[in-house]
Amino acid sequence: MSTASARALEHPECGEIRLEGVLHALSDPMRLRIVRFLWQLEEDEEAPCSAIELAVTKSTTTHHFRVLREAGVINQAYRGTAKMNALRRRDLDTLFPGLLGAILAADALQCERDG
Amino acid sequence: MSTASARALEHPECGEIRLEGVLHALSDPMRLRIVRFLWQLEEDEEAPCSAIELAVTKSTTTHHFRVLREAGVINQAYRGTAKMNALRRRDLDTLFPGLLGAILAADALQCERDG
DNA sequence: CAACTAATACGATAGTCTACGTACTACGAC
DNA sequence: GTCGTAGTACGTAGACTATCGTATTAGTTG
Repeated sequence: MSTASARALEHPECGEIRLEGVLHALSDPMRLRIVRFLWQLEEDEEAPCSAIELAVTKSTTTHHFRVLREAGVINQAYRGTAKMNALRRRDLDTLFPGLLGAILAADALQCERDG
Repeated sequence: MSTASARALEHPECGEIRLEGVLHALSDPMRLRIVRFLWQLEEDEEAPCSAIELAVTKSTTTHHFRVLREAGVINQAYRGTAKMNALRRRDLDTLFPGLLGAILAADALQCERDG
């Protein structure tokens, strides 16, 4: 069997993405931070899990990335030894126009206030 | 002691409302439904808990309304034997401009798709 | 006061969530 | 093949969640 297919990752199709799931995925500070990081990258730009500093262990990090992927918020793919992550901007903006932007704008405002 | 003050309800001040908390409150289908209902009322219009049909017991309903109130999403006040609920539109729109609208627009789209 | 209604409080339960540590796998470089 | 790096799997502990049923409180109406 091919090594690539053995490491395939399950992603929800657009039709399977639920608003409640997206909101739940984004309702955790750590995951919101991950999304904030990915958001400020260029469209379609990817980052490995290790690019974001989170004050938790690797297994916890894996967990949060998985929650985001299963909610349909991010896309994950193996690239050699790394696992690259990217926001599913186009999918989300098609399903829920303006939603991600509004949430991240709100997040930016809150971060400012928190100083 | 006065009967009115004995039935006072705790609400977070604007400065205490957290984006994560709001998103979490809205990440439950039942609570999203409550907010959808309140959203289509006039500005500042109130509705009793019983105005919204939820397929759960009263105590569960109480729980969900409380989660919304504690997250800062709704305002609750006693009016005689009823407890009236209203969206905190102005507060939320000041804190997070456009957020509530974007989420409810997304919800409306999803409801349409679900048929 | 008694009866009725709207909603809360309490206590229980089953399930989920976050976090951890340890052991493991996949890949690339040597 | 061996080593290092990146990330997964698994099991677990502790906190929180959703739900229920029952008992209770506050207010209205008779």
